Amino acid sequence: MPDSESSVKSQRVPHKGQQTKAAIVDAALALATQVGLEGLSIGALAEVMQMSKSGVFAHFGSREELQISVVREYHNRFEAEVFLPALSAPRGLPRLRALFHSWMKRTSVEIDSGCIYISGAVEFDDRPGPVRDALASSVRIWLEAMRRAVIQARAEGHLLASVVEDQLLFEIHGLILALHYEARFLQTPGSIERAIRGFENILAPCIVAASRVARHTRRA
Amino acid sequence: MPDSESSVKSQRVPHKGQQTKAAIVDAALALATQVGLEGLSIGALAEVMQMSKSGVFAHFGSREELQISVVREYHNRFEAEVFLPALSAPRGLPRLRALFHSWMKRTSVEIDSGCIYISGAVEFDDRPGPVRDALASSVRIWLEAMRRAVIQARAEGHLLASVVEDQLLFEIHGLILALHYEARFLQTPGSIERAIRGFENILAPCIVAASRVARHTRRA
DNA sequence: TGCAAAATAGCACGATCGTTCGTTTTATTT
DNA sequence: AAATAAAACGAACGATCGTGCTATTTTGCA
Repeated sequence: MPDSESSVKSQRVPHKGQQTKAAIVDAALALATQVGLEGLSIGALAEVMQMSKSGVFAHFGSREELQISVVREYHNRFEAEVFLPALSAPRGLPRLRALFHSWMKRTSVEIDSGCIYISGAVEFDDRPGPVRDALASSVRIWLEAMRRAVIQARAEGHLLASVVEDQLLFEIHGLILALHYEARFLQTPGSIERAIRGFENILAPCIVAASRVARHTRRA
Repeated sequence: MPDSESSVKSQRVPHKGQQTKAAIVDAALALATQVGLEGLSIGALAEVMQMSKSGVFAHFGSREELQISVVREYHNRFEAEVFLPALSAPRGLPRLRALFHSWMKRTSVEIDSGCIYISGAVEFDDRPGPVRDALASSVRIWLEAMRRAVIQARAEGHLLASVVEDQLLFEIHGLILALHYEARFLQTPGSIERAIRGFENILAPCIVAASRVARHTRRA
């Protein structure tokens, strides 16, 4: 007999409450990617779920807790859908490229809804509190993963030893943000191609034995 | 005698309504840079102005019109405080640099409040309507001005003839967005320096007779 | 100075917000 | 099947939202 923390069955199979809570968070995330974390309301969420407001509310205890749950859910999905798949690429430059392309997809192409790491940053950059903290910590974990990828690429000898990872990362992050801005808001055609091109432009002088062709150029 | 479009005095000296309207828009802009265009509420605005809600409301007729007025005001300030001062720099590369630095300041340093061209883009990328249109058109005008600066720099012979202005602009825009993100939201120290460095990195291979030093590098 | 017009205030409306509370329904366990 | 715990509901709360209306005050001009 296993030690007594309720029955085994009630441990494995989640109680109904947790199932519906997961479903609520699911819907909340979908909603938040459209109207933002600030625009997310319990009333609208209840309607989507075909539940009462108080029924939804009871799962979280506060709107803030709901928002944090959404951030956590997004974090998990980001890890599962952006980070992990790219790990199948070999260490170093190939993996860095895979990560970037995966990130790009998530930002613009894959889904028509926005990235809450980007929208949330704008909504909460002036608003301290637990939601901002959760958001920032998730983003930092992801950026840190990207940083490790750069360092690995350098260690593998794919990038010059002189490459400063923070500078490289900053510029890459900028490409993602520009892609999000121009593709989603301005709806500029060709944004994805420009982001890809920008990535290669940034990388070019960092690559060992890089060819010295001029970049930003019509034929190159 | 000047031609008859009401009295000269009533043309020159604005009636009190227009003065207070200007003051309201002023306060509204200050408020919007903190809570966003969506977060801007007439009630809060009235409190700041020490006026009644309806008194404030009457000047605009709708919240949407208020938001559009704020966008227009920001457009004017952006032109006066970011664009025009940079025109004193000589055409070509110096002016392009001046524009970028001016833009950077507006984005991160000068004011502790956010840029509504950035926050607005995130708030309205999924929300079609007049506010989004006003926002997008202002942004496009500014990006177009930057584009002209790049083209001029190329025409002056400061940049290689092969430079594609749209690609260059996309990457520069990314630097501004990354600066806004990392400085304001993540509060990463050294973001400004990285943006400046990024700008030079992007420019380096575009400059005529550019030195072939590796970039992203510890000593360069 | 008086009068018309413009500007502001006051009040109320329907809606929606997050939240609380007591009740009822549903799940789980004994 | 009865007993117990968990989950969902329904109604109401005070607040705030944008927006109409109607007075009242203030302003600018004759």
